[in-house]
Amino acid sequence: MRTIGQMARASGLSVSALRFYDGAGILVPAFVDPETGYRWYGPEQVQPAQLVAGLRRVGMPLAEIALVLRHRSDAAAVRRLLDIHLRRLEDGLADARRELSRVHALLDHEENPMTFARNPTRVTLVGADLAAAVDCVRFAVSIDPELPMLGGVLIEVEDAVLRLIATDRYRLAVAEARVGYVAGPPVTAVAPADLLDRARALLDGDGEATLAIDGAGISVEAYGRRAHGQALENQFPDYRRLLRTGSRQQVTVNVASLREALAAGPTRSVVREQDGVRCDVTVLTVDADGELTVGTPDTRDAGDQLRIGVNREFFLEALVASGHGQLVLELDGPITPLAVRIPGNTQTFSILMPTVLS
Amino acid sequence: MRTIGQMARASGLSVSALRFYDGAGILVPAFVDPETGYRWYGPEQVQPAQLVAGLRRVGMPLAEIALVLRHRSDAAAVRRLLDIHLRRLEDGLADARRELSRVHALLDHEENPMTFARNPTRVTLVGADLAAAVDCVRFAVSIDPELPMLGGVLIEVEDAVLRLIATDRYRLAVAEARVGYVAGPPVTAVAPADLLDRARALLDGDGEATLAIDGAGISVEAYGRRAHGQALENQFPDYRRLLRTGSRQQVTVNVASLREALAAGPTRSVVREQDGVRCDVTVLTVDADGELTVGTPDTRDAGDQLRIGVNREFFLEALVASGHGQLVLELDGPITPLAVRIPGNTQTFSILMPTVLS
DNA sequence: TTGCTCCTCACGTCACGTGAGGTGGC
DNA sequence: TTGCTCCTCACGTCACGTGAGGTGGC
Repeated sequence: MRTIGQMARASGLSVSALRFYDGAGILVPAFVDPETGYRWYGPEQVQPAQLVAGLRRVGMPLAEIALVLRHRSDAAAVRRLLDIHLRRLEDGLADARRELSRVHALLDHEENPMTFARNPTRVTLVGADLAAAVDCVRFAVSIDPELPMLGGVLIEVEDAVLRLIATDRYRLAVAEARVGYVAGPPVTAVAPADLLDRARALLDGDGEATLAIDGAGISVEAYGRRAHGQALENQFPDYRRLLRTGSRQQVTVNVASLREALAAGPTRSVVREQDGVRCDVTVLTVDADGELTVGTPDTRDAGDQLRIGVNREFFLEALVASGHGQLVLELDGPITPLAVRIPGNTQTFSILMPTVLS
Repeated sequence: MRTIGQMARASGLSVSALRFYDGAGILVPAFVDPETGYRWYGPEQVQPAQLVAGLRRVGMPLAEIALVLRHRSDAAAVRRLLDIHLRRLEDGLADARRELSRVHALLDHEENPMTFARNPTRVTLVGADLAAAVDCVRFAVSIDPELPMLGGVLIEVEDAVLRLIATDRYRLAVAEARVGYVAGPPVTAVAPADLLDRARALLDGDGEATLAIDGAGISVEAYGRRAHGQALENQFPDYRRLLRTGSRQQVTVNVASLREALAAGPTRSVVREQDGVRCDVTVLTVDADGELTVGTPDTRDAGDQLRIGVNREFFLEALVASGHGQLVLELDGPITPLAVRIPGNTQTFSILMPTVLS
């Protein structure tokens, strides 16, 4: 048996951390002397302690470390948890690079506003690609007059990528378009819905389109015609934080048959908590085999089932925007966002906040 | 003028964050109504607020954000602060990959201790390279009997790199050796000083050496002879956290003349706080032009000067271990570790805790 | 006996978020 | 007048670190 100090030296954890982990139930000593309160650790506790030390060093939250310890015998489960955390770190670094280049642009702008205004960022791409991206996100634009900045689509230009993002707080859609050519620094701007619609009307045709952003103004030019407008001033919410969920349950579905099932299936009428609006909710059930059922199945046995409520109209709109053929749904829990993805296209998708079922 | 809510929407910061930044002096409103306490922000405060939002999203501490805001007009200074932070994030990810592969090894070990024990990690490299790496760190091994785990050298094997680390809490030395071939998973182990010395004695010659580590045992084989011993059981301290300092003041020096100056120069006798040991301290002075002087210079004008006290013996040992020719010293402040680097070799260096001058 | 190790409990840190309870302006 | 926005102040969160004040074991 080891004292707390010996354990600290063996594991690389501090004495105060070990005491804290005892209190938190993460690493409870094998024996605590009832007289003196001295903590005594067994030799088999050294490895778990080293494990905790290593995971804390890489910033894994204690709640997840507790999961790792609990499922230590299940190598696949542990590997999944570690991979999710590593992905989180990788995404964090990618986000940071993006943010920092944005900060550089902000400072450059401040330093030299004139030069900047005369040099908008200009993106050239196939008109149909831009049209497709718009169609993938347009449905998720908010019409709530109290949230004006959500009444637009966030446009992100970086390196050789154009990304459109829309959300109304109940759902979020992201689309990436391949671009031919980018001139100018990476920028972000929020295009109001009406500008987007005017731009979209230009894009039915064959050929190239050009998107230009200079901070205050956004313009789209295609086939000789041009739509122009002012960007919305307010900051778009930080959508990336919403996308940090490693998914366990993935279900592949056929869009046409799912749409049919949704239209025919039962719904519940639920009053939305946030704003009191009444909406029709479809209950999706995934059984232990990963089989998806629309509407509550007959069997009342809810043992291994996962049941998720979604706004039917919103779900249908997400399906329509995702095209035809096959789709992948990611369902992780009754309060985890449901993701609708096109197989093989990781950059264009939408997510939907589920409705909590009473 | 904008209210706090409008400012929040314009900047992407939350209302509570804005209130907190007011209290912390990071973003103080242009005007506060003395009657109502209402905060009013001017239009010129939107950009700084967006800047703060972006930097917080990437995890920059508020203290550094305050620096960025203060030196906003100095583009080079800002760029340096942002680069330091990005490097910190990149290093964090690299560390995390290392840690996680170590965690995987730990779990594999636990799952299958037999297979593991029969498959040590084996590194093959040029004997002289291993000898050089040992010579670069040997001086920094602790002889304090109260800190047994510092009486050894941390060996890290990963991918195609062998790294040796030694520290006695007053200084730290890191050396990397090129390796020819690695078999087995990445490992770390602490080799006691006597094993290291026995191994070093084998390495004077021409040819290949092999280092084998199996968790408990460490052996070095070279030119038909072999040194073997047990690894120290306790965890080596997390040395990487000490290395996260972006340096401003870099001074290139000639080793021979610096050694001469040190030997001849004045010292002060200082009693070390930590253990009460008396030692000779040399005062290094760097003036505004980056000129290094050993001992206190005549001019009493300490305006732009940086003065750092170092243990002379320790500094000499670090210089000897770094070879001949040119060296780069990194001096950042009277309480920031002083780094001794070989130009062009970023992976082998030592750092020295300065002595606080009264 | 000295000096180290251990104990509990309270409070501090960092960057906010979350109410409670109350006021101000359209 | 209603409903939103703003205010302060206190407390919570996360994962510990840091004393204060006191005990235990070689």
